[in-house]
Amino acid sequence: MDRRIDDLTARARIRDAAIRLFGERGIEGASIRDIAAEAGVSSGLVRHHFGSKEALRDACDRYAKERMLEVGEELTDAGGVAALDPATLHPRVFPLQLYLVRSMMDGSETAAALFLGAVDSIEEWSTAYGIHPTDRRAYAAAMAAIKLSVFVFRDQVSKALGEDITTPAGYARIGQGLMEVFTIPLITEEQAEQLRKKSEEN
Amino acid sequence: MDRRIDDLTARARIRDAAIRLFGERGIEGASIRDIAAEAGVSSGLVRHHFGSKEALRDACDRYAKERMLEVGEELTDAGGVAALDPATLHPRVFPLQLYLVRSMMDGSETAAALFLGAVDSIEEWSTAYGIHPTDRRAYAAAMAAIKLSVFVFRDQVSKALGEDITTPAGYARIGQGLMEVFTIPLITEEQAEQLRKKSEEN
DNA sequence: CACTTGACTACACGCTCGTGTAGGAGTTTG
DNA sequence: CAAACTCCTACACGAGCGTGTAGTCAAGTG
Repeated sequence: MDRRIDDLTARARIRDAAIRLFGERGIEGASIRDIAAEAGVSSGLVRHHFGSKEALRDACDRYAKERMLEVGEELTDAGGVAALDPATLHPRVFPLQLYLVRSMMDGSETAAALFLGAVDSIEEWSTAYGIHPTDRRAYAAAMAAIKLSVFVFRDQVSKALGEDITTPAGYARIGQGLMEVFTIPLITEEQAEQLRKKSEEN
Repeated sequence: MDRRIDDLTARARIRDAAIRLFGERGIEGASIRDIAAEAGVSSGLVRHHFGSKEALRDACDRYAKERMLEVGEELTDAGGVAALDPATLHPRVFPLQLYLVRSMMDGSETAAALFLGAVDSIEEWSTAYGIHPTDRRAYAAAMAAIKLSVFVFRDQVSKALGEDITTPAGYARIGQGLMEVFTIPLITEEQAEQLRKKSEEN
């Protein structure tokens, strides 16, 4: 899109640096001065282009959302269950996911809307797929949270695996672990029913 | 333990206030002055009792870890799969979980050790339970991350459910949603095998 | 009584933050 | 040519932060 010969405009570089640093350190943890230094410009230019830190975050939110929805369309075009294959989730979406999760935890409306959208589509998908949970909404919400969990705990998961999950190989590995959580039934329907009844007693 | 007639010592009140505010707003988001105000003391007293913000966090880490391990023993004593029942996870551990997750994301060694311990015990448990994932370590790491995910996204999940999951009722609901993720096999073993092969091609 | 000790407060420090302002350099436009 | 506009930098301001210091007050101890 905006890609020039081999470099980006200063505005795009600031936005990319912001997404990277916000995603790594959190919104509070990354200062405008840090972002400016990362992008190789003065801190005043950040303000010139985006007005304020909050406005910069909004711009990052919109950009990340746009890109993620693009990828989402690519994946649904590629067809159904294959979307769960970690190898098809290109490493290029990792910084975006990381940023959106951080922004969401920081109270972003845009990111929260993305989460709700994900819950909605999981709900619809599970219906079409022929799954019948007791509480479909709760099921969908749990699934949505689960999909993001590895991004939040990437340091801990990487340490547990002895392998950096920000690399394609590591991400594929934890992605497969996630897949098997969805594949292997942990308890039988009868046991689940028992637990359900027991919790209703209280 | 330290419980007096109806109040706590100033030190305990500071520690409880820190766990609450750190958990709600994150470590950076809660200042020593905020914590002091929440505990009803001067900011100097926080320093007097704990020395520094980092030391205060360490004290909170150790305290929360201790309490969580206590609860963990209670649950394993109560027996196996019942530990997954949300109704047995008392609301009193919610603030502790919230705090530990925040502290973990902020790079706490103690909290990270708790995560690794969780992965280890899930790994052992899955072996004893007769589950055979392709990559047991990755499976266990994914499970550990999943268990914590609803704490991270509690605001988003609450919004999606239209129900506050910090309440026992709401927590039971999302807990059941999580349980059904573990119960309903999403894809067959054959499909999983196909995906596995496809990702190995790249 | 004099002295010490621990809980506690008030206040000031240096730092970093987001933000505001003034202005320079290069291009476009009348 | 000059005015205007955009991109960009340098620098200062006030606020909030963690931290340091000095001192008050009450309880215990010889």
